[in-house]
Amino acid sequence: MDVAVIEKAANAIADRHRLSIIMEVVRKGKLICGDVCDLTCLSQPTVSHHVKILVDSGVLNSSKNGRIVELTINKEMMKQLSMFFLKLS
Amino acid sequence: MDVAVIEKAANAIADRHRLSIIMEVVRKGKLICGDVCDLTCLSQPTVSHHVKILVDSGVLNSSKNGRIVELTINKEMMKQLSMFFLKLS
DNA sequence: ATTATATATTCAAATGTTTAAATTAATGAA
DNA sequence: TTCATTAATTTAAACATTTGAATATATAAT
Repeated sequence: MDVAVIEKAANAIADRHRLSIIMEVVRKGKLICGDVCDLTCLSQPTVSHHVKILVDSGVLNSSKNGRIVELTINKEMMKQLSMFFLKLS
Repeated sequence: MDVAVIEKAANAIADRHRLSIIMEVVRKGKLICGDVCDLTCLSQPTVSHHVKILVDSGVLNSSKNGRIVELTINKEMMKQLSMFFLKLS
């Protein structure tokens, strides 16, 4: 496990809005970008920026269905994070 | 588990220098602030700043022995983080 | 083709973080 | 008490992030 991966994931998680996106994705199973605007009360460009950070870091997966981008949790990344912190405990 | 705690811990971890402090603390069992200057090649005030973030977030424990501040990992926090990400996976 | 919808990009302002020089505070040793 | 050592604080500069208005791109529907 590369610490650079952990650093990037931690950075993605270390934001109030991004963390609520993550929690809602997990709660609902999936989420589309449009719903994130309502969820966070942020503008569409700002949401797009935060979603990019979450996807680029590997925390969320995205798949495009026509115009719609669907977000899901990257379970493998969550497992890696869980294991990383378990080893530190 | 409060997400604000996770957010603050993630923020503390989301930095190259702070992450190497964490890894070294775990590797050695404990570390004093002075050693962190050598480890990170950062100035003493900068190290003090980073250590403060790590301790305030609950990622590291600190205890003062005379002039010397000893840093150890907060195992309870590591367990909480591990559990949090396990639940998201 | 035209229009509507969903997301991405560019840009600039506001805000926040990182950094070290200078200084201060606290403790220990001579 | 005086001097040396370890860490914390203050301050300002450099740098990075967050934000939304404006715009562009991509796809769907009519």
